[in-house]
Amino acid sequence: MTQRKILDESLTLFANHGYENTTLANIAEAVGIKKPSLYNHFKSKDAIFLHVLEDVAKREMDYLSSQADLSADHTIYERLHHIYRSYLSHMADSTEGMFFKRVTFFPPEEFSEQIKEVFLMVENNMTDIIRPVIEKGIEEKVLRPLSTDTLTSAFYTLIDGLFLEENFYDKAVFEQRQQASWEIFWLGIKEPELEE
Amino acid sequence: MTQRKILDESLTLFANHGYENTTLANIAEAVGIKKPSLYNHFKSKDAIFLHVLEDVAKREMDYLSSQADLSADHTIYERLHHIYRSYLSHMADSTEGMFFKRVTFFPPEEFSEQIKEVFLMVENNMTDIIRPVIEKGIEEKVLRPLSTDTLTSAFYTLIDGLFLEENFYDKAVFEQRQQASWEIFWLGIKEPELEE
DNA sequence: CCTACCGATCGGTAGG
DNA sequence: CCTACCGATCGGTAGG
Repeated sequence: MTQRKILDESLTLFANHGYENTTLANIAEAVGIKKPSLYNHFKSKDAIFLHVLEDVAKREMDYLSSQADLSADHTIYERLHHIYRSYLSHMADSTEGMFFKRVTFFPPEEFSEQIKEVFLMVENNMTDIIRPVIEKGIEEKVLRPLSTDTLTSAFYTLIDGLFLEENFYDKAVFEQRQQASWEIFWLGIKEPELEE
Repeated sequence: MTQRKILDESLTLFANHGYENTTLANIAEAVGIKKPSLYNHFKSKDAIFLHVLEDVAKREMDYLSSQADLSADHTIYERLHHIYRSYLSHMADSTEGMFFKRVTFFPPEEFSEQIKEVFLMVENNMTDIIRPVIEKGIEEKVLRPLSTDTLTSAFYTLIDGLFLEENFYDKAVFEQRQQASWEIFWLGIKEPELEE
């Protein structure tokens, strides 16, 4: 179906070059049709973007949820670490992740409201996943008795920092930075008397 | 001097709207001249951008250095915290900070090399500032005996995370997140036996 | 799904 | 520093 292909190719182009640097001619060429034919499927460039955005939001949340379920019967450390790792590798390697990073960090101005909404939706989805893990960790005295808000906030800052850094460093440096950051984070949240 | 005004107005426009969304007509209007008159001062739009980039790099590094000197006779905690706070408030409030964030995160493709260079230069500058503080902290047994690389990496991830988040949250939420992240970071790096 | 075309706007130039 | 203008390209439309 051509409509599907338009959305897929647009996602790739928006992810790699941004909305403003992607022209309808670029999209048409990637799809293998002429520019005016795009208007048989979408009424404007804006409409294509908003469809892509909606698709990505849905897929991001499905992905996060599926990853959370995977580690349900492991230790607190393993569960948090798994969420952390899978989120990062997703953001680093997938086209959806690149698109999401690009539009959330510096959104095309005309869409900034919708994009903010999507960002907060994905974040709430993430909170629903990690909050029970953190609460269980405090209850079992694996984590320090800090407020859940403090712990989730610090977790977000951790992944947001790496989410950004993934753009600047080669794989080796990024991997090193990612391990170091996790190590300090874990030392900061775990109950200090705890043996590992 | 008109040249100075062109650079200042361009910085503001690039910071707020990005390179691709700023036209020479926008710049000329902000300066109060007509578009072709810009060519008496710069030979192209690219040249204006590169001059702005160079200016910002210089000012960023001067700013960081001046902040580091300020807290030389304080405790390790105070020194690290001061660097952390002043860097963040600078990034959040200044036009230079916004420009720096925009171009480093998703650089205009034709300048990605020069921008990466500038980013790494500023980062090296930051490393020169925090490394001696961290080394002294380990030596004095205020910080855990981890490798300096691990500690600086985690510090960067912390500030990069907040650097990104500053875009999404209102002042109050950001302030809360920033305090929570610092708290966990400090718990992660400080020598656990230490009384505060 | 195409060819042909639109008005607007882009960075940049000629010439004074 | 300006007016007048350039070729190229943008998103989008007419008409089949």
